[in-house]
Amino acid sequence: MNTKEKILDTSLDMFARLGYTAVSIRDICKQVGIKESSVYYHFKNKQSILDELINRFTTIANNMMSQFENGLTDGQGSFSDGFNVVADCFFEQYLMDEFCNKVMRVMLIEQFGNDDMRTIYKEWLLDKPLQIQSSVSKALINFGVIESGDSEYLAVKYYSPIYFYANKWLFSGELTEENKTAFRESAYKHIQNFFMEMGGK
Amino acid sequence: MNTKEKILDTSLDMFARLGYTAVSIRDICKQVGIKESSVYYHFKNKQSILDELINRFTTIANNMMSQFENGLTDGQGSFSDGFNVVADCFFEQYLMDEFCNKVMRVMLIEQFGNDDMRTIYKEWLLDKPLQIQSSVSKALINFGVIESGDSEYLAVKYYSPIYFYANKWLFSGELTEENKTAFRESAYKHIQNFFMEMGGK
Amino acid sequence: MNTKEKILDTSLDMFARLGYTAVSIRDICKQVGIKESSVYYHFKNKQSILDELINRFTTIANNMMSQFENGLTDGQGSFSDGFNVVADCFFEQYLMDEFCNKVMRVMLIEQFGNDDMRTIYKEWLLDKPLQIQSSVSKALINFGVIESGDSEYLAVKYYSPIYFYANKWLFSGELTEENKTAFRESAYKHIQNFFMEMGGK
Amino acid sequence: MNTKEKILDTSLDMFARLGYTAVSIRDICKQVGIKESSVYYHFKNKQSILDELINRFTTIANNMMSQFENGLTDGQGSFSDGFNVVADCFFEQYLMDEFCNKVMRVMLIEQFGNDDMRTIYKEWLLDKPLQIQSSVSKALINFGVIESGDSEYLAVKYYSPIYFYANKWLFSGELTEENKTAFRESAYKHIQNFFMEMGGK
DNA sequence: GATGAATGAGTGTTCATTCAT
DNA sequence: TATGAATGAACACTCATTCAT
Repeated sequence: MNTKEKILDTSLDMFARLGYTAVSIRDICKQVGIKESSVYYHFKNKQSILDELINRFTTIANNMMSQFENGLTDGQGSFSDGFNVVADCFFEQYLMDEFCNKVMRVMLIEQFGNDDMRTIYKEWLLDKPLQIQSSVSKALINFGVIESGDSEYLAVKYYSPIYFYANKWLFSGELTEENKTAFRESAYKHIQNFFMEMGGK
Repeated sequence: MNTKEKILDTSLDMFARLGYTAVSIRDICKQVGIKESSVYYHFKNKQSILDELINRFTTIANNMMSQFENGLTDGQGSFSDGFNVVADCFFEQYLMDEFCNKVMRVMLIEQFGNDDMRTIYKEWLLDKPLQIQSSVSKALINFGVIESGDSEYLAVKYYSPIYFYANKWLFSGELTEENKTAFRESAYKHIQNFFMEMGGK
Repeated sequence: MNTKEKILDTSLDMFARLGYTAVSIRDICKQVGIKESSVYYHFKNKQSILDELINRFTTIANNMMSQFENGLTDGQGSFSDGFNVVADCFFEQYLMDEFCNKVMRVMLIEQFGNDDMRTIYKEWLLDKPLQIQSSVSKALINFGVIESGDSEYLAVKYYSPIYFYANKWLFSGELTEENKTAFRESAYKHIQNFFMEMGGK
Repeated sequence: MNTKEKILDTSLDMFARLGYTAVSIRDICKQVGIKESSVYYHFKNKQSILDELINRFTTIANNMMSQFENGLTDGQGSFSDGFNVVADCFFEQYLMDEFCNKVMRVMLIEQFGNDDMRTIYKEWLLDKPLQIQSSVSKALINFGVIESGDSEYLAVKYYSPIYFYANKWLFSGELTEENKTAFRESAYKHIQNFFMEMGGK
């Protein structure tokens, strides 16, 4: 891993734990093993380290979204199809992906007092996830897997426990295997339950 | 309002928007209209401004808790009783109370990188609320208003949409009347729906 | 003891341990049990607390000097006369007097970086003591108790061990009874020895 | 001289005149001609400037001690040998060495209210010098140059005038050539006198 | 006599950044 | 590529002092 990557890697790691503003260039450099002035060869300033991380995140996240939508339309609309796509794309490749999880933690921390960050936080941690769940529900409704209804409230009923569990297990403390397992169990149980109640088979 | 109260008021306002660390004594003083050194007549240091705010919050929050529990045992266990107590104590006097809401925002922001703050954040924004909902559910189960079941999951099903709506409408952006109304509508609808589905009358 | 005396007393105590500059008005007031602004009713400013202490010291010290000279001329010039006067006036009432000792410690500490203090330090801790010893020697020479010689070097030979012992036992650490005893023993032994060597009877 | 050395040099100079605490980073920087923040490139904090000076001092002082002991054992135990070693090592290279003298002044000033400083002050300005004189006396006694006796009092008799002269000429006011000359004359005269009286040849 | 409230000047220190090498 | 050296702006905080009450 070259120096630029090391800086990005270390920065993300520290940002995700303490927040962007709480971590100084000094802190990062001490960890990476370079002098502070060296950072400015690779990056215009501190902000652009964060920008680079956010850019990489949005690329990955957009890929995930495409893959998700493809997965959804490719399936025959069965419950297990929808479930698998959500679990694989949204859970494994997004919420629990080491890189994505860290970037989202930064967003979570820095959304306050940083307007740009709040915008992308809302986009990627509130709106997009809800939209994902919404499109799953709609797909399943279209295919008659679940009964129709107030689709917005349906999405909330479906998503909010996941949001709750994610905050509890994936964005609080370390992202350990134990926490990931705890999240999977809770979330999977909820999803099954949800579809059972909704009349799914 | 005397200077000490002005400092507390202004500090809370700024802390709630930008976080404790991001707000400097300079910032506060500029807003209050005093010189920086004057702060140290009223407070030992920056931290003790926050401490005072937290203390006041815990007093209020504990009062709310007592009132809540009294309200719950006083009622006859009807749906509207439980609902009213939750709505009045937990929603109006706690989540949407101007002072409490601001203090909780500070906790929300400063939980990262501040161990003490994380502790009280967990207590007052995660554990206590869940415990409140849990005791409402239990009360209603005991009185036969709703059917029994996996009480933990029940509590999550009940609380997580509220948690989601609170994050969306009450702890993001300004606490405007519009946002409060939006929260009330969403939350009340959810509660009614929840009890309807659970078999409540 | 009224407030003014309490301030003087406490100030001297703290000045003698840590130095004038190192002790703040805050520190003194905390100890005395008054508010900082109250000091300025009794004293013009911080400096004038010290001035008052120095004034009282010089009065006492000058008294000691008069008493010393009287004692010297009243005696018949015997060794024990000279010894007793020195021991009583210079040792007991001056070097080991609680008040004087503390003021001299302040001088000792504050002589650096404070020209006025250095002047009175030199006067009262170097010149005057040496002059005292010098006049003792001269008196004893005049009365034939000891042999004449280079009176300046004689005074140094006589005084410097006392100066050394005083620094070691009376101006370093606390002025305990143990330290005072240790000083007396060393100093008395030296004086006896000195006069023995000088041919005294 | 590079900036770091300039800072050390200027700091020592000011510390020796006014004391460590009385000199601010601002003062030093104004003198050196740099901005305050620049100091923190070369030193972790204010204390570590002093630490560096103390470290250099102890190295030099320890060297002096070794050289002194070697000089003492190399000589044939004649008076002039002992005298020369003391004069050269202890007087010239230690008490009157510009650097060492300044550091000792800092110790002298800062011993009050700074426990660490008091420790090293005691070591290097009280214990070590007395120990040096003691070993000279012992060496000369062993070689029969002077008569034996109460070795502790002997050391005090020998050392205390030097201590007195040093305080008067070397650690009070500026360390000018005049003062150094005055010290040498007084001290040398004392030493010769002392050994004459002790029966030395 | 005493104090509540305020303040200007100063303290040591951190930070992101620049620039010549 | 990397760094040695420097800096302006900001930071929380302390201090002696003033003055109306």
